[in-house]
Amino acid sequence: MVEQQLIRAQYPEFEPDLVKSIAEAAVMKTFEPGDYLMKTGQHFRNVILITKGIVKVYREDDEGNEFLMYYLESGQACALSMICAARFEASQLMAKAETEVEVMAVPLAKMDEWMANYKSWYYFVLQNYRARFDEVLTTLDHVAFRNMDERLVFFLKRYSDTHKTLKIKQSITDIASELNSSREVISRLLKKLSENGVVKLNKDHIELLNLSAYLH
Amino acid sequence: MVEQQLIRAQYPEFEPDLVKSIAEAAVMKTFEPGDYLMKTGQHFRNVILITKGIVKVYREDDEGNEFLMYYLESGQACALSMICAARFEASQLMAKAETEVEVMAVPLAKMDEWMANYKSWYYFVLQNYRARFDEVLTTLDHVAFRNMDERLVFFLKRYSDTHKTLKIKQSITDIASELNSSREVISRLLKKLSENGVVKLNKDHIELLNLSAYLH
DNA sequence: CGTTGGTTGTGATGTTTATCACGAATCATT
DNA sequence: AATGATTCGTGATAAACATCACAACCAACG
Repeated sequence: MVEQQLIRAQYPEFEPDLVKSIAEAAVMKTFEPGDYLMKTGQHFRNVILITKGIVKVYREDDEGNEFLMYYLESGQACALSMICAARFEASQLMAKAETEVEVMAVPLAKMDEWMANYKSWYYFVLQNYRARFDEVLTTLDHVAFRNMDERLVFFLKRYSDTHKTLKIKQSITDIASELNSSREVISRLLKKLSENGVVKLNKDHIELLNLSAYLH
Repeated sequence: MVEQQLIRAQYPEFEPDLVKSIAEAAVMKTFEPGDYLMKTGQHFRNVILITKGIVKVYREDDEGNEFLMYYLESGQACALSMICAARFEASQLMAKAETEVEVMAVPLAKMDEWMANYKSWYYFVLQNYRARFDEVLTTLDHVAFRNMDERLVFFLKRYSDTHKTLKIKQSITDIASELNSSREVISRLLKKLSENGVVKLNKDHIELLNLSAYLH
């Protein structure tokens, strides 16, 4: 049982009856930074709607590198949870809380019911799905067509947009992992960016100064 | 107007009423090899259901390279056409007929109506979407984590499975383009594969001999 | 205070892939 | 048979990136 107020605030596009129905069916869950919302091979029993925080969705390779696919924020659903859920299939992705995260978990069965009965839910699901698809396509574009310097700038931009800050507080090692590169390479590229006045390197964070000039 | 027989043959999972409804609403279209079913930036007015042939879905870069995302065959829908259609958004992908292709085109409005009324359609759409998402993820995995030799073998396998043949009739130049590589590299890699007895190189096609050993 | 663990910078070197340059082979057209 | 267009193979070279090796730095902790 969830406060309707909360749902309306995060999901203003939902129609009143749907909000009521969600409020009745959903259960709140919270995650601490570093907690997993989902792991590769895991099956879903719920649709996950994020109400607070940032979730990192990524792919893990053999050596434990966390290749970033996209971030999720409040007002979004875990598209994979919707799709996998619908067909009882296992996920191929990992999702981890970046910050403290709050979600509403809705039993699978509701998903199908609402799709038939609430236009706003139907559009929400499709729109979310498409948005995620686009993000994966963008990621793919970068891996396929761009060099590491451009990908790094894009990563910084995406991080900044999602986390709503100009201070990147991830270690260079982590950034390298998310780009499936190596610490040394990212270190050198950041040095170049800082020489060009695009970023400022501090000991515990990276400050973004003038990214936009570097996005084509 | 389309023969119900045809729909049942290609889409056996659809319930009878849905088949009837599709038969009434759909219009058949045919495409010759090389024709475009959709281009980047284009908007949809129809949902596309493939009834014959093979469609190549790819991304194009600045220099005209056709980076392969996946193939579509009969019994499948253009997932993008469904998603984009639903939200009137533009596609970021290109789709081109590889062989002679026949499709049923259904007006957008039907998509929403059927989603609410036919479970089999609902599951078809979600299942299709998920399958496409998975394929993009697989493609992404390969670009991110694998070297060109593995990617080449994977390409050959996918081509072989989709086209249901062991004879690859694409030029090396084209294969290189689909992998976003260069002709010279693919030529050398194929030579290696042929030395290892994995493929046999003929003048107008490549014959697959023993691919499975090369897929991890 | 010294030790330990985590992070970072940087030079040297190796691997993978792209690019350039060139010649040979194939094929359709004239 | 001559022409040009396309494809293909291959050596030489260059670029991007990964990996290795090592030193410096800093925070935490006994």
